[in-house]
Amino acid sequence: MHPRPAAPVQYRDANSRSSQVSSLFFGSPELVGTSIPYAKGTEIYGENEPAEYLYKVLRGTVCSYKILSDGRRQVERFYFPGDVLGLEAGSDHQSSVEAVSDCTLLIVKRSIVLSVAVRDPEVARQLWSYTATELNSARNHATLLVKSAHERVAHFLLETARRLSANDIQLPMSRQDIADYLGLTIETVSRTFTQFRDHAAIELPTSRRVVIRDQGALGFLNS
Amino acid sequence: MHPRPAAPVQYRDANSRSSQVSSLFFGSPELVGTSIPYAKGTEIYGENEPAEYLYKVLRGTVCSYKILSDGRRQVERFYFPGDVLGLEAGSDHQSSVEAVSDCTLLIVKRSIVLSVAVRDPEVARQLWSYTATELNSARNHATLLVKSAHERVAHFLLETARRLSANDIQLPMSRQDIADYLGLTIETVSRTFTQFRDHAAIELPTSRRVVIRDQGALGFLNS
DNA sequence: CGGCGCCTTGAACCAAGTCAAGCTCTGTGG
DNA sequence: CCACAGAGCTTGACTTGGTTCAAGGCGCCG
Repeated sequence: MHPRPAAPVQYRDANSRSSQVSSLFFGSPELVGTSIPYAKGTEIYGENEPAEYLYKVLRGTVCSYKILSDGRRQVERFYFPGDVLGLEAGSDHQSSVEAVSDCTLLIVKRSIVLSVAVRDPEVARQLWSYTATELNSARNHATLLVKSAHERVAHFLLETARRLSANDIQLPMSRQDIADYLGLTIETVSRTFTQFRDHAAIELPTSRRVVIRDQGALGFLNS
Repeated sequence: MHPRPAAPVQYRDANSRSSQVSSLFFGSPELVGTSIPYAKGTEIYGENEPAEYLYKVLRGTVCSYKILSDGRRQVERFYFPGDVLGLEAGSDHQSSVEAVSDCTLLIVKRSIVLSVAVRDPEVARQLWSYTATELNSARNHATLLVKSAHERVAHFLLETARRLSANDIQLPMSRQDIADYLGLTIETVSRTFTQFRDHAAIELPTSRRVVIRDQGALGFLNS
């Protein structure tokens, strides 16, 4: 794990696997999954572990990350309900994934999806399509990391608001998670939030709740 | 194009399309390509243009990039001989691509590859596999962009040496290209090269030629 | 009420950017 | 063969945005 304060309660109750079932890939009723709850802070899988399952977020938020050689944590992506993760073309996971909040994931065996993909071109196309979505996301993320702190934080807020379809966001992640995602320190993230609030671009009713007041100002502050 | 000095000679001689032919995807002799030469500095395709072809580098170097809102250019990746590019899952290109040096590319119609993929699972798997390679590359690139200038330049040198399978590298790209790839300025790239030379980690016989002397020092200077 | 995460704020510092010369190749024309 | 011009690269001096280090505040839960 990362070099931070002690991890919170970690459990993964195998008995709580419900029999809830849902199709992960459209048009392929044979591909069903099992939904599993994870507590906030739980590691869902680790870098270099064999990629046994694909996951779909049903409830809550998870993030994928890598630990850098200097011990810092680089968050690659936050996954919200509806997002698919764990989709590696190689046999091992390239990143670690953990639950940012309490969440429920739908899992399906990777080996089954792969064998279905051999005879069903539509499933094969979706594997490709999900990977391409991740690729676009990774490239946009890289693009973010060369911009100023203001731009990074503004982009993060607008992007998160868009993905959660709300102007009034309840942030599931900590300042540290945001800082690790944006390649900044928590102090810089915090100061930038404060500046946006002081310029009336956002409201901060609590530290985890953000109301986007002036979308244009956030776009404009990107200077 | 990007806000830089005038572009050099740009041509794309349609008549020079040779009849040379080669299989792009193994095991699918129906997928053959045409090789086309591009002069240094030529744009091969632009962001948001329809993705009509897939490309494989036969000779020379190309790079993909995006132009940021502030006018800066962010280079996403350098492609060397053997690399495949232009592989978008959507119908439009997500980045621009230009010839870093004079080069020859093998092109094949995207629509043909896609239709073959529907009936040939192996071709479908390769589409996915190439995209996954790009994804890993993009994530590693993002990881680079949060490190120090020393680390970025050292990583660039080691990575380039590895990909070109040589400790004595003839750099096809300018300092500006490297700076845009690493999210630094040309001055910082230049100074860092000089520091590596002064610490005997590399030799710089000419500005475009780098000999890796002390691979460990480059890894270690990452501090 | 008290303790502990988490977040914010302040002050000092530093790595990388900016601005401004100057150098080094390379090609061209007198 | 040399002079010159221009592009690309290097170097120096100064500035600055973001980090670091160090307190202090807030809110939640026992």
